[in-house]
Amino acid sequence: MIGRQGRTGSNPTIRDVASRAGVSIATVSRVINNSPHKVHGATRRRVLRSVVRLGYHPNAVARGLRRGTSHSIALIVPDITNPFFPAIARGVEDAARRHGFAVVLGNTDGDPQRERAYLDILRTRWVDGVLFAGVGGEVGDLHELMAEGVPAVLIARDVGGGQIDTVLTDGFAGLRLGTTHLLRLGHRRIAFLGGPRGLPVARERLNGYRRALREFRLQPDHHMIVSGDFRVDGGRAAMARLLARDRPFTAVVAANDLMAIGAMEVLRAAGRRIPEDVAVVGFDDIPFAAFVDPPLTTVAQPTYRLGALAVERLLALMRGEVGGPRRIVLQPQLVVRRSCGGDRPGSDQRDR
Amino acid sequence: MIGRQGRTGSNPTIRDVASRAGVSIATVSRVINNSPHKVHGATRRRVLRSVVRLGYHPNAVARGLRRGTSHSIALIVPDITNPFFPAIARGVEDAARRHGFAVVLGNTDGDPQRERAYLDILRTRWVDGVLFAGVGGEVGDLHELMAEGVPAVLIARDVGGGQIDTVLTDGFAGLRLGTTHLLRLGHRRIAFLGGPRGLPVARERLNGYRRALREFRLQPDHHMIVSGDFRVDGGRAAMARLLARDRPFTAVVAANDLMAIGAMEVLRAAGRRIPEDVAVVGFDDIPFAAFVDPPLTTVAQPTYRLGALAVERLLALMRGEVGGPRRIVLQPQLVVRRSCGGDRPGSDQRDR
DNA sequence: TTGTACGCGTTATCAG
DNA sequence: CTGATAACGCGTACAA
Repeated sequence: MIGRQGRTGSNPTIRDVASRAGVSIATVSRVINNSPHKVHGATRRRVLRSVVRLGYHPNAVARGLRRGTSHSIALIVPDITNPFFPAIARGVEDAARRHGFAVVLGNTDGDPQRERAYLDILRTRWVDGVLFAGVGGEVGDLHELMAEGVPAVLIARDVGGGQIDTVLTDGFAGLRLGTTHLLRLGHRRIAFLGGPRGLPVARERLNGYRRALREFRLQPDHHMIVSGDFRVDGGRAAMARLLARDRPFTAVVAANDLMAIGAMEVLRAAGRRIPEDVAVVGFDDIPFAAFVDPPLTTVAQPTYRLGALAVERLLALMRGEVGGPRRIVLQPQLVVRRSCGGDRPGSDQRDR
Repeated sequence: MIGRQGRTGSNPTIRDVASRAGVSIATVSRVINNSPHKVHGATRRRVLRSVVRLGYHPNAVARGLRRGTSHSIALIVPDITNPFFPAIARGVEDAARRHGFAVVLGNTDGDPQRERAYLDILRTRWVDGVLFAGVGGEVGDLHELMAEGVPAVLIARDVGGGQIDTVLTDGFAGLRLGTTHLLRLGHRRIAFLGGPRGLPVARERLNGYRRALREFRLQPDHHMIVSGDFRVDGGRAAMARLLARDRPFTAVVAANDLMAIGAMEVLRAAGRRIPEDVAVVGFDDIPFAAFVDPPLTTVAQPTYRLGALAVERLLALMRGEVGGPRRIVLQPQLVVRRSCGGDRPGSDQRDR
């Protein structure tokens, strides 16, 4: 506890302020909270003076005990090291601070046990609400939390059911956008690197890809669709399998950036130049995608806003505003990184 | 406050547990804290039973008020979005959780005002200690904190004076290592992209570069030394200036990865191939460096350990162990990314 | 071995 | 308008 063990002595308390100002602690409390209760102007000034004199800061812990609110929220992510999450964390922290809330960070590695451990900590009243970013399929505990009336919001993760407030990016629109981009450039044989089969978000993205093709009167060819695990390794493996199938393609759209990066690696190793021979488009907004060479065209998620909006929604929930939208869907945006010559059409419409 | 506004009613308190077990709250307290105070086995079991029955979790806020410790620490970073910090944050969080501490995250953007605002929040007893990662030159507030007896540790930032506990990587050794690597490969004309002039860490790294040269009986040529700002843009600008000077060089060592990335961009734009024409070595361990193409050879900081060690030191400080080392210096390591042909000698010792 | 009662620093309620 | 005072939930001397 800051200042507690300082040899300067404990922080001044409301009592110190009161006695120094020659008033009761009740009056001091009213002043520092500018309560609606009327306080004489002169008295108020006297109080404020001794507040600054003593460098008084109300003790948040005591206040929390009394008011039943700690003015802090938790942000639970699988792994802050995963480049997708820092931007979310930043959005969350900025918004929270604007409202005077502190943010407690937790990493779960997607481990349900770790997740549960966190929930227990939170239950002991550390925080007023919880934000779960990219939490795994395990929603049992979440529902438990909801049942207890804990305000919670999911970020960038769809668990369906509509029971829990969620803020996410439209994955369907995103992949439709990316695929359409390639189609407009003239590509006709476009492969798809998808996420894990069962996952709702993966399914949704696949559907976006399919829709784009159909809008161009093309039949999705299931031989050109492989699934991975949303990670670089998965991208490598998926691309390797795709190449093994020996189906010609002039472009690839990946369900996320990390897979796109892995795929590009394998493509280059196989002697195919990017983007001259194969154009690649990813999904997600992870900052380092900008540094990848050749530049990766990406459908960017408004990651920062995702975090900020989640906080707004969470605060609304905490205020008891149950009326709001339970589901906020943001639109992604196509980002063609440094158009240094690349990404141009498969020169001509080769096949077809 | 979790559970407070739940319609399920408030969380059970120590009183509920006590009455259900037919004992006093003191006994319950002793059991759940397994205090040295003797408690009859049977009584203990009865208490524990009602604890699980009621799903009791001690209220951390009340406990904090009583004990004078919140069991949480703050991690203040300039910007969690900067890829250098997530790994630190992860190390911090893991270590903290192992000890039952929560981590409160804060971004300052290096703005002294924001920094000060945080300190005020912390002063209100949110946290038991503070970790400052990469904080700017402004140390005034820090000393103020120290004076108040707040446990604080600096991560990856040297403010000198030895007044504040610090955990950092040996930048001198790092750049000496990277430069020596190039020298061993046969390079003799090695340029240096440094950090901001005044900064202690920048100076230190420059000295490492110089030392390596001298150890090879080479005079550092100040025409080959340019300074930037530790960011990608700075790397671009610095490299542009270097090229303008028209001094031949076969290798570049950058004071950090971001600058190295910017430099490589400009080099390629200037038609120089990497690493065939110019070898590049960076300093820092930011994950995406691994994805840069061509692969960037790097002197890696043990970022995760930096965070973990800082927590250990902080906890020691909180326990009042003033005796420990005030300055922990970790050694960096040379990481030659995927040796895909590159990074080889300037073929022969061209000049000299 | 167990229980009673006080205080941690605030806020809120009720008298004055 | 101001001031006592009772909680908030817990840990711990002190008493039994």
